[in-house]
Amino acid sequence: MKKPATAARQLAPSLRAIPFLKGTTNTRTELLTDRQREELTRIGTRLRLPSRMVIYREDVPADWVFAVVEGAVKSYRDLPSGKRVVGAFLFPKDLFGLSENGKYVATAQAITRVTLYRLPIDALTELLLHDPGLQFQFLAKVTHELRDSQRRAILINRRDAAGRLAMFITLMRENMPRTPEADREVPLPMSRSDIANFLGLSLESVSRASAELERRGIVKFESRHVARILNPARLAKLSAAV
Amino acid sequence: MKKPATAARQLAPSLRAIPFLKGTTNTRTELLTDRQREELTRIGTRLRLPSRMVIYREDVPADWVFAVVEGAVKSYRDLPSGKRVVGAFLFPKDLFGLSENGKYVATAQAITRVTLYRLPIDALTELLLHDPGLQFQFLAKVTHELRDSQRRAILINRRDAAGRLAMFITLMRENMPRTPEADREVPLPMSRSDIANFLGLSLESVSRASAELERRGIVKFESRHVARILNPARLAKLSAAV
DNA sequence: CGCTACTTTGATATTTTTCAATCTTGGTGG
DNA sequence: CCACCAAGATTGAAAAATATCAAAGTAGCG
Repeated sequence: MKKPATAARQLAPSLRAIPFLKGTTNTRTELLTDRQREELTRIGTRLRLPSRMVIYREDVPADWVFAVVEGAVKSYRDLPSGKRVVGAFLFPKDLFGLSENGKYVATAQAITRVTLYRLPIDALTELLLHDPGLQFQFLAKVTHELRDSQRRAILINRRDAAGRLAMFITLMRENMPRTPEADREVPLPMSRSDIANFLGLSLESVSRASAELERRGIVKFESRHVARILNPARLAKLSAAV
Repeated sequence: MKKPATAARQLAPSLRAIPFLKGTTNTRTELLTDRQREELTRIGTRLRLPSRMVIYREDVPADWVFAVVEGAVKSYRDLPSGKRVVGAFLFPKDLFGLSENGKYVATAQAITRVTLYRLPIDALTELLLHDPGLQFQFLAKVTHELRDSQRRAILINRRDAAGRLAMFITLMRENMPRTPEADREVPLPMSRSDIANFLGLSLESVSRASAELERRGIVKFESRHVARILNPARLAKLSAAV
């Protein structure tokens, strides 16, 4: 079996997480081997979707699981009151679309233009049952997301808006592939409103928290979708779980 | 192979969750076959621990995964400020102790006297890699917990204390094995303080919310650890994600 | 270049937190 | 068996923070 070319490999689905077992680093690492990525490529379809496209809606039959290759996705639920709760933002190497009782539990929508891998749930199930090593990596990935979700619960427990936003920026920086030259630039592809719905704050509070972070010289919002970290130490201190 | 006696079966580890795939019911079901439960019994040790016993601490090497057989456990993190965030309450057929980088990410403590199954992580890994069907059920369980965790995020997003508490009671009722005769009695083995740390409220707010629920004739707290639902319809309405 | 969606800013109202004191309850020992 | 003790729970009043309502300001896109 030939090793896929670099270009092809970048377009194949992949998963990234902090593994269960002790490793040398504390960072997220690629979980899949080239072989496993090829297997997934075989059963899946690559899609390119424009910004704002709804990928699936809550409560519809869940026939596919998705892996993000490029771009950003949000997963949310609209409540009867009209409020929207953003449950997660998904970035490259994230998995989404896990179902409950055969139905999606949230709506997924593209924030930017995205490239996805769409995996039919039946074929994926089959594949996982025949490749325990691959399944183990899926287990690691879902476990990682569970911990992330619990971390977010801690985040939301804070009642100071500026602290929550600081924590959010820190989270986003960790999620993004870290490019050395842009180490202090954190892309925030989502809207302020999305951030508010994720943090459990009002849109206005997020705006005021942004102003406060700038006033204190911690972060500068270079544009709506790019935050530059001016003072990493103070950001870390403010982000630290209080 | 002989089928284990009923008594023995009740003491074996088991997992319960809402499966991925479409089923007839929307309720949690036993995921493991008797055969799989026997396999787990073989590698694990059953433990009985008294109330308040710390099962493991945050940041220590994670050598075991635990399954609750009987009783209740809380998982929490203590923050530098002295605040405590309860990440989850665990009940029979729940799994806990999944690690990150070989370390536990929270502290687990018995709320009541508990019976646990302690599974060595190495032997479990080995077993899962050799039994893809069993691993698939673990994947289902972790996925279920991920969804639960996200549901809780929605819960916490509400800012009305009474609504949060109502939602909490509803959650607890769903988690508990439903006994027909005590359908309206919801055991709350944890302290008010634990509930506050789970809901992201102050202890006092939980107390006031309890008083409000009683005043409105929705719930009666028969003792500190038992809530009786007087008006299920109004509880459901109040619990409904606003 | 102008429209539209998104964001910021201001003033008020609502809610929870905080601080403090009191009350209950379950367990212990005389 | 009762009284006492300590941990947990409740209640009250004041302070702090965010939500809400309203209006004005920006920026990106066609």
